[in-house]
Amino acid sequence: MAGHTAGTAKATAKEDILDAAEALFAARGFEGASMRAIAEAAGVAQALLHYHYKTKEGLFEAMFTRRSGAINRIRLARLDVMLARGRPTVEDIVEALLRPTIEAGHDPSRGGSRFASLILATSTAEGDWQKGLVARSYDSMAERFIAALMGALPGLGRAEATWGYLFVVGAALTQMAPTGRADRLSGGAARDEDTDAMLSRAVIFAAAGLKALATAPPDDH
Amino acid sequence: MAGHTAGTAKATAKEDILDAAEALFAARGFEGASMRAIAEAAGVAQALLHYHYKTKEGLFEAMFTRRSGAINRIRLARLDVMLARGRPTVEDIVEALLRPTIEAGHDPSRGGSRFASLILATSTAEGDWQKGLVARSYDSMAERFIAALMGALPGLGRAEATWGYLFVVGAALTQMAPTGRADRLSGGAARDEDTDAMLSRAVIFAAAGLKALATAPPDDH
DNA sequence: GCCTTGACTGATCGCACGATCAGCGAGAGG
DNA sequence: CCTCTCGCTGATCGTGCGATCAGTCAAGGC
Repeated sequence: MAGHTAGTAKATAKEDILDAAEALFAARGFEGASMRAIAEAAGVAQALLHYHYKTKEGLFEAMFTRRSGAINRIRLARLDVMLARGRPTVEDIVEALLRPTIEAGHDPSRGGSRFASLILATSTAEGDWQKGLVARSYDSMAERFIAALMGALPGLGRAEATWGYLFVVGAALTQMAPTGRADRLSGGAARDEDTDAMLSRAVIFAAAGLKALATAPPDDH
Repeated sequence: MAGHTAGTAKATAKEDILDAAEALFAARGFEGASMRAIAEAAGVAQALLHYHYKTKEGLFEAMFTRRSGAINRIRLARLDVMLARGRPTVEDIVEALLRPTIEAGHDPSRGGSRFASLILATSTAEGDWQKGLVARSYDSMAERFIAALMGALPGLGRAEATWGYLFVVGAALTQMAPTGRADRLSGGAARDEDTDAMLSRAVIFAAAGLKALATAPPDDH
């Protein structure tokens, strides 16, 4: 194991690169963030990025899965605990889905709110490798939450549960992404808040929407 | 007026460029779409893009405001009609907000669903000119709809109305953006549908969420 | 018939990009 | 003391980028 200092959780250059990549990819997009700029932000030579991650796509993928993996593990652990205890409510399920993301969004050491922008940009990119990355990172987790929603709301069919899940995620990402629009549109009444305020508002909105989808499904034409 | 053929609404090269730019900016992002690729897709020389729109940013802005302006005019016209007739319901307001976008999303001649990806990408871009473009294009319309929501839901404060508006827009954009995730996650149960099915589902979800925000606001700490 | 106007083009500029490679230097193993 | 490993670097490659510019060509006014 590489020596260079002591043992526990020292920030290595490899992690510094991922941090810098996260900030720049989120701010400027995949093509807009250059390997040169990431290297400079991380304080290393550009060639080191290629040494550790081979290509720009490799760096992006490593940066992406680091966060998504950590958050999804927490999400699924929370869901499993609730399912083991009994039948969770919609509110419980939505909170298990959103709390880990929103908490991470308020913790600069875990990427802050930048990651929300990144997911939005990545999942809407053209059909190439970025969509595959989103699918690989999120689909299995999403399927479990969709199933849990159907279990909590008997009237909710598969299609409505899927759309509902995507609605909830979209609304939450919109809330988290640091666009500054809420502050501006509300004349300062909707400033950045603590985790609990954002979470409870998102849960209230999402749970009510999901219940409505379950009791009054749209005309299935 | 430039001659070259007859009078009414002939598709000129200038419009062809905007169409090609829209498709490529949505698919690959601002930096990912090159002027060369846009020119080739439009079937014109690259220099013509600079002749008509000066810079790449100029082209992007022209392409963006063409769609957003058209859609927002329809939105506000619908809202005005409803407000003149009496006090619209939340469902009415949400429908006035979402129907023009969703209808345009199903009409390839008006940009199809690509524009949804574009808004998501643009509004989450870093603090430069792209955010200003979103603000200039959407804020005044958004303020009027937020005010209308507060009028329809007496318990809804300014901050909650603003967040609620952003939730609704985020959920709708998530539904419209052609990511293919709904189809995949639902095992094919949530395929692309007609305008009315998508709209009624979004309205049901959004209206219920907004009502819940009005009656049970999050702890304001 | 000529000249102006304006949409449009091909060639080319300098620049920044992603990627590669030979080499450096400190620490571990013998 | 030698040597091998490996994280790391500076220099450099070829490519594709946005932008520019002199020129072409048809239509319209005089």
